[in-house]
Amino acid sequence: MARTQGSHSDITGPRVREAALRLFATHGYAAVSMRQIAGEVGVQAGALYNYTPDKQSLLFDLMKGHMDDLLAARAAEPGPDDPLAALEGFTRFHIRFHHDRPDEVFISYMELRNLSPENFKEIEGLRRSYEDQLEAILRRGVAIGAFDVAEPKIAAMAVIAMLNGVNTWFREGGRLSLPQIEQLHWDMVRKAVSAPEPPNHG
Amino acid sequence: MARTQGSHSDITGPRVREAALRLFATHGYAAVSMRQIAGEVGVQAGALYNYTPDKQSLLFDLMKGHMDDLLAARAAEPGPDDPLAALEGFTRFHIRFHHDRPDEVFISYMELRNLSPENFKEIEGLRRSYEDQLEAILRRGVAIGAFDVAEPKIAAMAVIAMLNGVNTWFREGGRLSLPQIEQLHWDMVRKAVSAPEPPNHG
DNA sequence: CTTTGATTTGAACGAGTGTTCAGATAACTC
DNA sequence: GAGTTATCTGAACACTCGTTCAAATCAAAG
Repeated sequence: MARTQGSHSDITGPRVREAALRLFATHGYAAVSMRQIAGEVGVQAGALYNYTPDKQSLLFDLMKGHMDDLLAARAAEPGPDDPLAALEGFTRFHIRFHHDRPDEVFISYMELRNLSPENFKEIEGLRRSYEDQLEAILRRGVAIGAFDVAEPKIAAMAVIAMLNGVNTWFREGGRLSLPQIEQLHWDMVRKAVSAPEPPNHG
Repeated sequence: MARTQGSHSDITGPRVREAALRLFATHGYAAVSMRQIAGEVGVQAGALYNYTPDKQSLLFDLMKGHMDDLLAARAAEPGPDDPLAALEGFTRFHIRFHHDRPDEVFISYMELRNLSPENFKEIEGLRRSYEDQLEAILRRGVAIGAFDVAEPKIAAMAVIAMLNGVNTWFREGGRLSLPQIEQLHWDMVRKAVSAPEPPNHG
């Protein structure tokens, strides 16, 4: 058995995924050909099929990997008992994590319709379980009176939508830094879900 | 000059745009062929070129039409002096308008990268001018002390992102109606940008 | 050096791409 | 009816598509 160590596949495999990620994010899954990906890596199109059974799997693996990374990174975060602290942790984590991998985030949202039905179901399940974590935080906050949220599910979707927005327009090197953006968004999220301060009647 | 009234182009033209809109929204611009569009309309592919110079223009015209509709509908809305009332008007208008045309909204966001540079610049300009209207409302509110917003531009982007989120998950016939969604989002937007009630010190 | 087998090439497959255009069709005016 | 012309067909053009596979290549093992 030759070529078990130092095999080219250790190098080519990741490069195929990197090229596919970058090209899919830039031009879209349907607009990118296997020959383009191969050209980026420096091989012929046929060689790609040592690393993926087909183009669809290439897309799915990228999205699946991203969702797994997201859930693993989230699980590694501290989960404070206090709902307000937990919500702050979620908000800051979400902005930072997504900012660090714009291409993965982009294709995981934009290319959902190019997944086969089974693949779509799997990715949607992972996404749902992430959203559920935020919803659970909101429900705990409502239970102890820290939050004033009539519909925790809708509020969770609204908060995630707001935070996802950062990725669509924020670019490093502008007037505001990411920590500043993070703080501004945390201010808005906190206010949006918080119970009004009990008025001080002398 | 024959065929000036009752011409087929009065029928086929709109049908081409409708088919293109629906197919682009469902499968994506790059994944839809001119032959698919033609098949939907019931003509051969060549006939489409009586109604559009090329595929790119078909996409651009749909997006341009959508942005023009958006700005015209917005301009037709009342613009109250009171920033809080103006913000409520903007919020409710945005949710309703976008809910009524999910396909147009979807392609106007998803297919930006398939526009030629000049076309992209034009659409972006229109989008910017819409966002600027919200930012202006926020600035007026800050000026009179009705809002507590450190960065009106960032807050405007955050609010629009939150409201856009509705289109990605809301479906008629669920547990909550659109007016309820509208109300819940207005509650969150109002709280997110509002100055805290001045505490009542006896 | 020879053997081994992982890796890659390069050509081929059948199908589909956007676009053009001469010619057929059919709805209108006179 | 004849004449006009907007509209549409159907074929063609020159490519590109995802995928397959026999043959070539080449690094490591013996």
